[in-house]
Amino acid sequence: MENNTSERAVTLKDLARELGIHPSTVSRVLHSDPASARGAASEATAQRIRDLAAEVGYSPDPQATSLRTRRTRLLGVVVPRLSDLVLAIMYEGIEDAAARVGYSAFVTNSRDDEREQRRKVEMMLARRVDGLIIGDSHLDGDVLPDLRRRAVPFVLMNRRHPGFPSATCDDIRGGELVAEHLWDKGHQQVAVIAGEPYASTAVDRTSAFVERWRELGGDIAEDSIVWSRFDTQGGREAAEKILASGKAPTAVFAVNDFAAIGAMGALRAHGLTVGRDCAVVGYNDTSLAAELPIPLSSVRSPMAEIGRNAVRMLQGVLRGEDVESVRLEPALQVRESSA
Amino acid sequence: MENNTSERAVTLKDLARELGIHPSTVSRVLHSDPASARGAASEATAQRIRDLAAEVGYSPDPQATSLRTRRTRLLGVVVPRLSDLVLAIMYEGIEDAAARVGYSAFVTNSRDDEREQRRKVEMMLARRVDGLIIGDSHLDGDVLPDLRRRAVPFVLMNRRHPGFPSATCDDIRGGELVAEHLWDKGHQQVAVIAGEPYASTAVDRTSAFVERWRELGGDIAEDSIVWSRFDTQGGREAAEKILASGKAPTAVFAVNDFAAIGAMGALRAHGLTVGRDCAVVGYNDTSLAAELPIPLSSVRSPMAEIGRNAVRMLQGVLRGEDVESVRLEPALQVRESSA
DNA sequence: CTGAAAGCGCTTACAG
DNA sequence: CTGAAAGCGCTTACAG
Repeated sequence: MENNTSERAVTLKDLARELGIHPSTVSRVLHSDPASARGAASEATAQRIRDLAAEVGYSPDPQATSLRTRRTRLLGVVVPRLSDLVLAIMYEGIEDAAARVGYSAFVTNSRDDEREQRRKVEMMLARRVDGLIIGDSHLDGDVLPDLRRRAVPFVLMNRRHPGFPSATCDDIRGGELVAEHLWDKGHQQVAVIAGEPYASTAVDRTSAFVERWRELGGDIAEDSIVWSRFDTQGGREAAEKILASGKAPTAVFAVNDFAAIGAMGALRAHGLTVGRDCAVVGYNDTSLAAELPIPLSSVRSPMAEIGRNAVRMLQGVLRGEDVESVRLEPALQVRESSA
Repeated sequence: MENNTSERAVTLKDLARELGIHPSTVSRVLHSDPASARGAASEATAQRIRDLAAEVGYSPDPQATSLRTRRTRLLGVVVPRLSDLVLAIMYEGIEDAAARVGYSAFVTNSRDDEREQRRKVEMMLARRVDGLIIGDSHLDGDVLPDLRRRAVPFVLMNRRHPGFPSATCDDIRGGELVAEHLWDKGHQQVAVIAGEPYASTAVDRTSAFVERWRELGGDIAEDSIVWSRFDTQGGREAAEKILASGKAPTAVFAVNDFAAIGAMGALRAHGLTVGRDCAVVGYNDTSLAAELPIPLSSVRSPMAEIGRNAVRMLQGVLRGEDVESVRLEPALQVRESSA
């Protein structure tokens, strides 16, 4: 298993010379699919080849292989930021699923900036990835149509976009679950920390919440819906805005756990006790939620599974199939913050 | 700027044919360093080449280039997990710095598992990265000596290891800062949530805290030092253990912000108010710390800068230089949790 | 079952 | 200043 990366790596030619056979034979035995490898050499020869390869730690040069086969077995992944736990976990799912099918994942941050998105996509393409997983799509962006026009194989993840295949959580259902829960608890005055308006996650969760809330007979003013950044500071600022507007809500739905934590901070700063004076519900059920001083109710979304789905779908696209979007089911975890 | 990735990409040969010159001339003009590119062609020819390349969106095939030059301009990065915010931010620094010097970063999670670490390192090497940044080194591991023996270019990040160059925060100083702060505040009964004993970050912060505490005249029992996971749940469990031991501490130092948050939860569950009944100090000053309901005191470590330093150091190693470890200065941020 | 050859897209001495 | 050739390490029809 010794791999002498130190100096020149062992090549197919080295193996062939050592065994006194032709490199093409070595290649066939080592790298064909099992079916064609079967007839590629006598069992005796094949065994000698495999033994030597294992002994010297032969590892094929991926650059040479790619140059010849026109495929890199590289998946490009573009996310807003890996420092957003949600994307980091999705990426773990991707890495995992990709490895299982012999691909490597290659990830980059776009900071949700349009220019940076384009730049990073071009960078991935310049590296000749076989396909892309886009985790940062903007509802108002024009990157996607452009990619389709250029016939680049890709799927969306995390955020959806009409007309393109995506692996997401069913954010509509998620928003509804929260509306139903807060309605059942008897709340009347609710507010939403809505996230970024360019992200389908934010828009779907928010609009589904509002729609369901009104269906149930509830009332919610437009100025109780505050768009915000997804992070803690964004949640705090949004909550401050809500509290400053006069009528204090009895419940706040933040479309992201980190924004919810920021909201909890703002509420406390105003002398309100979360759970008693004001309910708070977050989204994603990140590992933090259950462990907070006041445990946070949150909508669980299967993040790693969403990443795995994206890989599966992209495989389909690479095989030329028509793939359908997959929306995974969310589930509400009720905890002290809204019990 | 149109990049027709859709079908066969434009090659050097295509450009040469179009211009009626030899591919080698095109190559020299487009890809040599400025110095040798100067004498590579007449200014007129060079300009025609550059114009056409820009017009058709020529982008050199990195696989072909790598095969020829024996360099991929790829940096492999191994981290315990990107879902640890600390590593995610360091990675942002890496990506940034790498792009600036024409490299791409390639990251993978090892989950702090020795077998997985080896597997991931081998995967990176099989992809022929030019060098490695190791963010998950274990004090008791044997991966590093093996890499050195094989002459693989690498540097450590986040965690140090005697005898290998690393880019870290000065965790010794960080631990001391916390000891001095809590001593100044008049605390007598302190406990440490120490993190994983295989990580230098945990060991350095903890031992420096304890040492400085004793220097100042303080007393701390061995069973007030509890090793733990770095995450919120680990912090909660460790705090429970500390509280169960009888003598309630008046201050807790957790070597990680997430562990600190878990500890805050446990304290609250025991009816203690953080900041009033028991001080808590974390480490890294992640963006969450200042925004928590009870803002958390924390030692700020320059995470992105650590990542950038790792890239800079690895560049040095790749140039064959002897590089020195870099320890960046931490700074304590005092907030309500220990004010 | 195995060999020989061509070629993927580059770069880089070597000529002239 | 420019061209022609060789070769990086593979794979894959084509023969036999």
